[in-house]
Amino acid sequence: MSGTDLADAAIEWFDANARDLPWRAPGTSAWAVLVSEIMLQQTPVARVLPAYHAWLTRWPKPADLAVDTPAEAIRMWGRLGYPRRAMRLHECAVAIVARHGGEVPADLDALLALPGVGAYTARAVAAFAYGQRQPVVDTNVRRFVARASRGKADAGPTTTPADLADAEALLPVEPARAARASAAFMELGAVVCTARAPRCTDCPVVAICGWRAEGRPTPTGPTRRPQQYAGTDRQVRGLLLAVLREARGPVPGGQLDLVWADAVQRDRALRSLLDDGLVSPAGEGLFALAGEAPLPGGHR
DNA sequence: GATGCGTGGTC
DNA sequence: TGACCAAGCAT
Repeated sequence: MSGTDLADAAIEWFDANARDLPWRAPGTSAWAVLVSEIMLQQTPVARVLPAYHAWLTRWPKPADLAVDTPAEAIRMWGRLGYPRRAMRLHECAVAIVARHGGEVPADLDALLALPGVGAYTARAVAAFAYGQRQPVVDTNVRRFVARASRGKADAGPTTTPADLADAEALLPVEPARAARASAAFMELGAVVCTARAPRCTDCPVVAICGWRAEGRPTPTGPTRRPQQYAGTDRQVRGLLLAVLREARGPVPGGQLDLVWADAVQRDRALRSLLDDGLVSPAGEGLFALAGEAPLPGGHR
């Protein structure tokens, strides 16, 4: 079996079964692709959709966001989670204006140099926005390739250079078709070759699937311990940021004190938000989202 | 390489 | 019902 057999079958299936997602529409700008990819990092599609539309309506181009405040970006992020991504996206907009004339760069290294853009996101933009032949490897592709191509039960916990090489080996030569293959692999991993209950009866590559041939072995190695949330600093950060997000301007520290009883943990969480640059001191014991413009006439 | 980083949905 | 999950990145 050759790698392109997998790609050909995946693309044929994708052409007939792909979800109609807005960032896949022909003519979608590279900026819109970048926004979608950042939002989709660890956040489900269903929750991204409304935020994606709202974000691009307000900031259709990087330059539109670059002249607005980080605070507005954090506020517009809403409850997508991991709000550092909002700040990084704002930093991206500033960098794109400063370094690339307001156009999202097509060069992989230039993309990788943008804040919050890593191996996955950079290649996703290069492939999906610019039609380049790049291995686009996220958790779905890793799982699909590990199973279908290598017959393994699952992919490893983190993306390795070997994962990129494995994925690239499956890509058709022609760049636009390679990009489509990557989208097809992602889609298959997301909706058919899922982590928990793979729907092999609906899979277009079942006949040539290594995992199927091996009898669908179950994962054996150690799994990553599921992340705790309740009672963690993360939860406290979320509560603090929610107050600042919903306020119009700077908030007295005393108001933040109400969200969590443990002062030690609360202070640690607030300090980490300050360290991350998500929150700024606003004088007189006030705190605000980063770059928040002071209210006209002061805070009283 | 292991951790920290949000939030809400699912079974 | 609470463990587990959902298109990663930075450190």
